Amino acid sequence: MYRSHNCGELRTSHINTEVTLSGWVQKSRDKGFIVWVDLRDRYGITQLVFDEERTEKSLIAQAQKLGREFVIQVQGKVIERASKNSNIRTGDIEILVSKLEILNESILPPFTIEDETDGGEELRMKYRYLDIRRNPVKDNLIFRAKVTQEVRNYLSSDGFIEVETPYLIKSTPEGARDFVVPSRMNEGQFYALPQSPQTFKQLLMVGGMDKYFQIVKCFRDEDLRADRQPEFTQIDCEMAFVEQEDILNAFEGLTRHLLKEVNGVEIDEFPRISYDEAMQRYGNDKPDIRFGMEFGELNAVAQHKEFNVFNSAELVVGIAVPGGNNYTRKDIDKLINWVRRPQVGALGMVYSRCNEDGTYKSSVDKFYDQDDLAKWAEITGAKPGDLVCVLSGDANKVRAQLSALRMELAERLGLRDPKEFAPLWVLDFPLLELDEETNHYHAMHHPFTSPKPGQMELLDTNPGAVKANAYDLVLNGNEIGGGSIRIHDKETQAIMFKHLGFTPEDAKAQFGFLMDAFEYGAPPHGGLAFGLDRLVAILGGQETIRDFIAFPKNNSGRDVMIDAPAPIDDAQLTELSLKLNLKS
RNA sequence: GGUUUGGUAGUUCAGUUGGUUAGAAUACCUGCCUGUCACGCAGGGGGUCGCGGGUUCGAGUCCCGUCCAGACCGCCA
Repeated sequence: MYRSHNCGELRTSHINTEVTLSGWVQKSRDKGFIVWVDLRDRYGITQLVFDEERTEKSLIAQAQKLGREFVIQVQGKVIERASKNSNIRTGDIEILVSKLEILNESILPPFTIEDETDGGEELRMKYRYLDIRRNPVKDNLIFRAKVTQEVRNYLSSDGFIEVETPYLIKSTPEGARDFVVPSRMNEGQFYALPQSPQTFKQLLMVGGMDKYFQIVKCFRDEDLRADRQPEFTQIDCEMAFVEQEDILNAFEGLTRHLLKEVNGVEIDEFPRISYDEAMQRYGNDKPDIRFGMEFGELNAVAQHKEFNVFNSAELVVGIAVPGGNNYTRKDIDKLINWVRRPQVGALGMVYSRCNEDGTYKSSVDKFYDQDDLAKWAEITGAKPGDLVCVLSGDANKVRAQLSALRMELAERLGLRDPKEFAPLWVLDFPLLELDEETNHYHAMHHPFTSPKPGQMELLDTNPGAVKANAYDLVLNGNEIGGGSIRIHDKETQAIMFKHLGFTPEDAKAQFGFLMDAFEYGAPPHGGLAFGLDRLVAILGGQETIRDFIAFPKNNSGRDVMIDAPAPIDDAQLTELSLKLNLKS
């Protein structure tokens, strides 16, 4: 028997019990006459004590040789501490050790296994198995397990069936780049790893499963970010015989359940706004509504004066920065430089200070009088003491720029409290999106999304204006879920493919199996998918998803621990009938 | 593909205008220490300044290239 108890559970009620504990040496403190060793496992830390009055000399000598991260097993008696430590749960007791066995030694770890580690990101990833011993990472993984458990509890009790779908599927040109897997048995042919189980879950609906879910890995071969991984986990769901309202209710229920069970937060009905309204009020289809700073469109009051920058702009739009009037000229110049960075891309920024005495001082006083500036303040909701920041230009671009500024300022002002949760639904997304490079429309969500009733005709005349039965669940400025009511008849699906630039032959080759299935009584259906990694990170109140993933990839899609990806040898290439054609 | 920040002791970092023998903290090792728990005290070891080239009497510092890492934009149906 390696242990009778774990390192987190002994209390004063166990005093005088003989126990066996196993774990890692966190740290030892050698005072000469007495040696303390902190023994750690997943459950906590228990202090071991060896002292010259009560412990054999040879045992003390043994204890003095223990190094960090040695794995040891001890037997001993639980005793009350002479001086207690209220900072840890086991702080009232310690173990007077009578037998010590080293199960495995450890070389010195490259960083300290402590909550506040001295290790940088790269080192932690290379030695991730050591990093996982640290409380912050360990607790995140436990937190993630709790969330997935609650997802399963909720959906299962609501009648959803968990079904696994294949990972080796077919590559399709729509959407993200696929990771591909060569097939040895089918020379020159490739599987693709799924970007999502989309078509399979629709086929499960045709198969009559009615309510399906799966917690499933998805794969996308695109460039990464702090919150984006090449393989990631989705909570994938689909329901038959439902309208949009049924789906919103079902998954609002799931989200509310998670917030309550995991975070202890109760939230009433989630607000709903349309995509168009989100773009207008926040310049963003995933607005963070924990704070205000809504957009105020200033075309009517700022144009037709002498200021040509505004006159020639499609959109003039501003936000009020709470308390921004105390920014110095230098602060504002920095802000202007910030919006001019290529990542934001604004050409400049006009500002108007709202003084406490009700007067205004702007960077464009030459063109606008106090009455004009008062209107700016009124429209953006600025109060005395605030600063109005105004950008102008092409409507789509300027909205994105001002949205970036809004988020940045809110961050600096501390308005993005990770302990506060503000979910909302964004509805009525456009069906199609224009790709400016190719001048072709592609599906904004995916090609199986149904258009709003009565809008099919618009597809021919004004494709960009067609709205879809598509919706996103947004939490604290992050898209955590998205879905749609799907097309379930062959004719509509064929029309969609046509508008996406598929020839009938292409459509048949790529998605013939789905079109075929639709001929055998496909029920109306729809669903959605949550990004689990991001959802868990947000519920856990943290920015980065990486520490909620046991073994994440870095910025370049590499696993620096196992050093993947890596070349394969010639024999493998030959077996797969592959020849490399390297660019460099 | 682009913008940007960084790479100096095991680790996290400092290093001024180019100028003596490259520092601090922490970790590690040795000794001391009668209740520690961020223990304390004394001492010690530890450096290819990412790599390659250039400028210079002299480069951690300036220039060019390159590799690696972080953040962001494009991209991510």
